[in-house]
Amino acid sequence: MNEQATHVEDILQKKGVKPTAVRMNVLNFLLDQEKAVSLKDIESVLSRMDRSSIFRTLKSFEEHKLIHSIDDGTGMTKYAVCAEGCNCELEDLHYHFYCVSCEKTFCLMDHPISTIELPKNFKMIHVNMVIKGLCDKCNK
Amino acid sequence: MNEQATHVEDILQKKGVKPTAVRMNVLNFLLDQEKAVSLKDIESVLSRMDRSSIFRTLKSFEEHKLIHSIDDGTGMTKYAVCAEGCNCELEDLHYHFYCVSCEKTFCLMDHPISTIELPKNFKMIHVNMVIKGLCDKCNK
DNA sequence: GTAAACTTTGCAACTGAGTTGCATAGGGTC
DNA sequence: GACCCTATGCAACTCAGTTGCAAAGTTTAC
Repeated sequence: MNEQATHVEDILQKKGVKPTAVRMNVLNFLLDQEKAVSLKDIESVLSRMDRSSIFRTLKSFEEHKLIHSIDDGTGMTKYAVCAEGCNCELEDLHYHFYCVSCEKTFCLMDHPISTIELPKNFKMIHVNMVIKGLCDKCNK
Repeated sequence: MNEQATHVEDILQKKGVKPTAVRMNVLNFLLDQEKAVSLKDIESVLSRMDRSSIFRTLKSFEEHKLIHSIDDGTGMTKYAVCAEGCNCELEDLHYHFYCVSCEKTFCLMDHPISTIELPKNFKMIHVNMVIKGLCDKCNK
């Protein structure tokens, strides 16, 4: 087993997910990405694996707070690995950026969500913040 | 023709949409709402009208900036009438609030989106900002 | 006023993401 | 090795959204 494999195995163990072949492959792929990916993206790369297995893997990862999902308005849920120490609590939430040109979805980790004023007695539990536009590479 | 009917007809005319029966009914219904509604919501109330006609009506309203759509993460696009003078430009964008208890989606018109700092050379074109939580009526 | 041209509507069928049921395969335990 | 539980693969289904097409309605041209 190579180093990367050991690494994903460790991560899964730590998060309380049994490290199976499918799970290690999916996590490995997710860790390689610099953008958020869809089930379809994963499916097309890990083509020997079944869609529903990948689907259930993603659901399980999400429950165990290994990844978070983003509804970027494309009709396909995107997934991205959570940052180190993330608990998917309010303070871990961040903006996502969808580039309408290259169609990539990014986590804007360095730009925390400013306090949002809510009407009286409204309580925030979660947010889905997506900014659409042009990324640095496409904004020419 | 009653006063309300004349009113919606005027609005449609002003926005460059030919006022047909379906369109007037849909707009009438939308104006009555204090929350954003889905195609299904409209369909179930205006049941004598066809789903695809309502669908095309909503698309047309959106193109003509009469309404805006919200992806609140429920899997059903919601629609709400734009405020007076709205051009659906960046300065018209606002947060939306989805109550996980009563499942209503609101426009938070009085709480404008604060300037969002983006990474260098990223350009914002549009946003879909949804806050999930409990509304004042459900937060007991 | 009527015919032609265009638009809107209703119906049915399709698409595609997500989801579920079920049987088989895999891994661990006794 | 028998048993049990979980994970996986396959197929089928759900459901929102969307499209093609023909009929109905409206506008325009003559």
